[in-house]
Amino acid sequence: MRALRDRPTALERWPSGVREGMRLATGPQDSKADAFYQKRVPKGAPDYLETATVTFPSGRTADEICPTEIAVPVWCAHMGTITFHPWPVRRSDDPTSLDRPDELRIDLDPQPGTTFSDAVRVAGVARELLEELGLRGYPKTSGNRGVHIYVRIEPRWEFTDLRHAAIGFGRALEQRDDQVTTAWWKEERGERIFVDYNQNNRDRTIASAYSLRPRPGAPVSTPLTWSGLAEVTDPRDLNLVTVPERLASEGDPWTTIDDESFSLEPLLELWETLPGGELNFPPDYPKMPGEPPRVQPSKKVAEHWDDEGNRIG
DNA sequence: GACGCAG
DNA sequence: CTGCGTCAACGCCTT
DNA sequence: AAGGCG
Repeated sequence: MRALRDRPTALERWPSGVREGMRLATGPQDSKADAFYQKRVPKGAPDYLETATVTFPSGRTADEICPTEIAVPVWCAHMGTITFHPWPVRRSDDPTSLDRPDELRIDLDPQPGTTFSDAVRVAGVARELLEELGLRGYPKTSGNRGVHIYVRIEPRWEFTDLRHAAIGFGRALEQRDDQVTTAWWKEERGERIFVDYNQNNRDRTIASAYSLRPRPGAPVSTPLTWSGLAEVTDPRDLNLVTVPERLASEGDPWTTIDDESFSLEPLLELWETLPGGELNFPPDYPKMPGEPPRVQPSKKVAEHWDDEGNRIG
């Protein structure tokens, strides 16, 4: 509930279990898959289940599950839910709350040739940078090889601002540590840790804290203290069995995440200051009515821009 | 996993 | 009542 | 319509 309460949440359902060779649907019409994302509330939902109507970048809407009590995720589990995907917003009396994120999510994704340990080291650098900016971040394992850092923010900014903040932070981190990349195109990333700032777009979610992942051994996206993170050698050791034991015996390191919330301004300042950020792809969306067509720096064109965003040739 | 429909 | 088919995500962009 | 990105 610490991760899901009042948050519009999509489900990742594996109703026939998780076994070798099973596949997650790549799209809504992928009939041969064994698992699928579910955004809209399914028929037959219990009456205690609350929902929130979220708006996608296209302007379409969907009624999503919005857990308010533990029975809701339990029911989802009965439906074969393995992983929960909450939005970075919380339903409240404020009618704008679904458009005002309360959570900045820093997604550190090890690229081929790098490891979880590399991500942990970069996470430490990210922590230092956050501290210098007056922000407190809470780390967790992704459940795979990555690390996620969450920053609780005041719900005063739009998704576009959230994304800009993430780009600003990513570029600052990239500038500070040459094992970090924010390159959108895979072939430009190198053997580095990819800061996936696009996870802060509207309609983009990350596997929640405490969620199982559909992988051998049932690894868990595990909340940790910073010192706890540094001691993890293999994130697969944090699993269905060990994590509940840890949380029971040592307590939950995320209990204080709601005690304070921060301004996005320091990060927006980075976005405005650091060059090249506005050239990153994809651009902000949704495209507003009347907005001129977008010019993507195509892969070919993109190679003509250097790290500072200056045109080459 | 659950629903709707044909049998 | 049983069996079977069907359904269960989103979207931006370029080629 | 398919491919690239998550």
